[in-house]
Amino acid sequence: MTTDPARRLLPLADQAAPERADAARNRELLLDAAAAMVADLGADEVTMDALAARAGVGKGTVFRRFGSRGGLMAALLDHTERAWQAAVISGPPPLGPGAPPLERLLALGDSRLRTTLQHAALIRAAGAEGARASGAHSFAALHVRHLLAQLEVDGDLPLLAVALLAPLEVPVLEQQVRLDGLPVERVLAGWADLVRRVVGRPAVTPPGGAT
Amino acid sequence: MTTDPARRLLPLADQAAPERADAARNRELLLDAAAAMVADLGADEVTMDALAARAGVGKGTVFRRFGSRGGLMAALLDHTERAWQAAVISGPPPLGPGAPPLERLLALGDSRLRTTLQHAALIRAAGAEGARASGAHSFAALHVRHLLAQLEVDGDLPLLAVALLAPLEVPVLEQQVRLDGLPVERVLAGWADLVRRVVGRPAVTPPGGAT
DNA sequence: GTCGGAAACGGACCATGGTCCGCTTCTATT
DNA sequence: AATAGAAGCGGACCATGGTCCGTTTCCGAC
Repeated sequence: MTTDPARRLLPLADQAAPERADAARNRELLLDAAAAMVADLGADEVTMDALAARAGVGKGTVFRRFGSRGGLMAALLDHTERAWQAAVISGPPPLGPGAPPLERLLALGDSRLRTTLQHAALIRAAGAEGARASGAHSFAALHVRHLLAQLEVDGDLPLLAVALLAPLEVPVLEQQVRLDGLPVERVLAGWADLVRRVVGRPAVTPPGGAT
Repeated sequence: MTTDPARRLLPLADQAAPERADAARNRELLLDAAAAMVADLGADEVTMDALAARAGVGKGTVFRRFGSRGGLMAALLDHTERAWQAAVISGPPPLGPGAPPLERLLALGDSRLRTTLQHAALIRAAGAEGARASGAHSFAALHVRHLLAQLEVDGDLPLLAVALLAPLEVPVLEQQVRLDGLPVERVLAGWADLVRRVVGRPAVTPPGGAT
């Protein structure tokens, strides 16, 4: 293939867009169908065969696109996750920038807890390919770490961030809320308490003058 | 042999022991075979068919005994878990009774972290039927809660206990140690730091070190 | 010992996730 | 427009977890 050098440079700048038209169309088809089926039946009831049939493609195509069932679920989660990240990065306070760090951190926990619980079935179905594999979890950890730094917490921040996020993972939350029947509010209050202990500000907000 | 009425009452008091001889034998057979196969091939490579064949029983028997693959793995974990519980309840300090609460708590974390990592594959394979379903997880939580009480920590102790245990769960640990390549010692130190913050007894932080 | 019923057994059978490979469709090039 | 080669497609095929049910085995009662 004798190719114009310019053509070869473009992809370097443009990067990672080589997807054929039919492939893109099928992805849309599959994603839409999958979302609909999840909404209808719940994530657990969605089989790859049924999805392929409903989207009008072959089963092989489904796996080609998403690699595995987990990958498909992760892809579905992707929308939600992006939205969440956007809310954290540039949404309104207190989740977004503008509020004091501790408030942001508490808002982050609240938001994370609720969305996690909301999409628990999907997240569980996504398994390893899910939040952890994608940037999802690491983004949250990074952000918590950032907030901890702003709060002038010292110690091993990456670990501390993960430790704060760990009780907000699906298995823990489902155990507490669905099995033990604890009210969400209580779990959330418990988490806020944990955060305050870690941050070292037992009570209310510090006197004005921070940052 | 004889029609002693007491025999009929016994099960009520004795409770939950009616297992036929062949059933018991097959359970042993299966458990042994499973342990051997896990040791040989790793938990992920053990299929229910192969296990049944190796134990010389029918596949149906395997499922009758253990309910599911996860149940089988949980059964294998059971030994380890019992041993751990025994060590906590009546083993030597600092894990067992005799040491001051904070030391016990730190020892518990250490021990838990290492055993969890050691049996990670099995635990993962056990899934929902695993630690969480059996008394395993709840025992640990209960004990942590107990230690926190001894330390006169106040707050929502059940939640705090779970929050402390959460970063020691398999997915978190595997991410940190296996994927991120953090040394176990560091993770452990991070956990100890977390504990001290929660307990409210700040570490003897070396001024030039992590501070 | 033998009998009756309950419990356990075993393996054929099913459902579903995942792979494979020959065929089709797209797209860059001329 | 024609073409060649890559990318994608589809569905038969495989592996494995899990179920079902007719048959066998155990055990307490006579």
